[in-house]
Amino acid sequence: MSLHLYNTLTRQKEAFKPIHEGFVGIYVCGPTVYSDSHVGHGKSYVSFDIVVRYLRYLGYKVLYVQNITDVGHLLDDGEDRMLRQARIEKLHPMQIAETILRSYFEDMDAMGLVRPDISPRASGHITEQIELVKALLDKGYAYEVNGSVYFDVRKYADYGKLSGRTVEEMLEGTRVEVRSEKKNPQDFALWKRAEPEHIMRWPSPWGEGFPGWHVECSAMSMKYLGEQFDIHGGGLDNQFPHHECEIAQSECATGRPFANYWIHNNLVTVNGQKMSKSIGNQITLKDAFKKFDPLVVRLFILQSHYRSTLDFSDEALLGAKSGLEKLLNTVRNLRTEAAKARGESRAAAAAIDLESYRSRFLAAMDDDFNTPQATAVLFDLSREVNALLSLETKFSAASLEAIDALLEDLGGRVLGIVPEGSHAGLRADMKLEADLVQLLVDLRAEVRAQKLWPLSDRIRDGLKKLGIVLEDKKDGTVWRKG
RNA sequence: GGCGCCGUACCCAAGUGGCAAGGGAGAGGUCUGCAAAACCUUUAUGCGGCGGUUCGAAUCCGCCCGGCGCCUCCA
Repeated sequence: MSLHLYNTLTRQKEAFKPIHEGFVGIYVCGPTVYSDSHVGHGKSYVSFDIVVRYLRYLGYKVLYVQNITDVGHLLDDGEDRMLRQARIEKLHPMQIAETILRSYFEDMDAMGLVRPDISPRASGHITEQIELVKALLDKGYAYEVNGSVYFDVRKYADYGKLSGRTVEEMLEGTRVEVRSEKKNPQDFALWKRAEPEHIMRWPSPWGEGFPGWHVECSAMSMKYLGEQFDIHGGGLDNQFPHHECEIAQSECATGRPFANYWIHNNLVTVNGQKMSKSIGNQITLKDAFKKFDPLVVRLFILQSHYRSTLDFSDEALLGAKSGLEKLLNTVRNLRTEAAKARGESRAAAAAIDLESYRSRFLAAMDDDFNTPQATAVLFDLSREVNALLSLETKFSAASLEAIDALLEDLGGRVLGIVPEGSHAGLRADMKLEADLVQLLVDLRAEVRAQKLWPLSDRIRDGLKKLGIVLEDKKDGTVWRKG
């Protein structure tokens, strides 16, 4: 089995074959930075984080580009999204962009996402976008009207190939078009004339203006990944019109295919309904993190497939929370036991068929990144490890470390939910905390030896309130943060 | 109206022709001073409904019911 992924362009799973052997160029539509990220962004970017991580795990050298939209994204009424937010907050649009960008990375970092290799900003690539528009005008795919430039969808026969529609079909469902500058209602803006009050404006061959939303992704993806590249990703809701327009612009400008594989993640719902601006049911990641650890949110997302919708509820998140604890408990106990084993000479090897777990895991991931099945494999392994650890047998350090290495490899490197084993970097204040807890644990051990249960329980209950969980095992008490 | 998706246990969620993964919750048990954790057993003869194809269907086909998405800002 090799990696197969579902390509929206062909509507089927295809074997993945990169343009250049050993190298993958991937572009993912990033956020428009005007307000804090919500859980939907979380699902989307966690999904592509997995794609990137897995490709790297398979040995590909991956160049991961994800744009930052800070201009050109217009609302219904034609006002720029960034400008409107700036007006509401009485700040410069670039202040908003900067603040939200930091907030975005903060949230993504918290969930353990690998950062994109390049995060190009639309406002920083105006020149490239103008060049693209010029090329389209030169080739006759676009036309200028009153300082604005539009793409003429009638000139591009393949328009609609991604989303599976035709221009004729679209005409039927079209609402009343307000702006009459366009030749056809489906034509979309490549460059817009800036009205006098428009702050974000740049000089161009057609006068002062700003780029259309779709142009940035074409210009920036091709700048960093080449005219034709491997994978383009984004949310299902951007399939049309955004990605359709990207394809039209790019392929017409260069005369060659744009992205080979299109990957779209499905959306997050709340009570069965899409989380969206207009419905007003969005849950920001920062709010979610107040209730649940970011890694819980991450596991929750991974426990459903990226092409399925995911219904967000506290009850479901609580399930993921317990699941993560179970998995991390196993890892913790395994490492504790391995550490003990290192000081002793133990002969018994923990007989677990690690290769079978690895191959089951890889088979799941190869099948269009089936993370629900992959995580199920980890839970199966977790159960077998727990069973072994509860036996009287003392296993050798080497065999325990081999299990830990696999868990770290699959659960850590690929899925990003198992922390690295080396806790070498304990901070000074954490060290103090650990020492204090250990002191209490030792005192309690003496109290327990004297069977002073009420006092013993007071210590345990008191620590519990402070978020420290004590577990009395056969050979001593262990503690962890709950 | 056009195009498309989904409906699997109490909750979340895999599975697209061959005995229904996994997580959570529940029940019983083992261990334990108690608790926690863990382990074992258990929880859908059943996959929205009705037909059809097939030796065999959650999986393929048809119809019906219910929910949702895109066509307009959205990840």
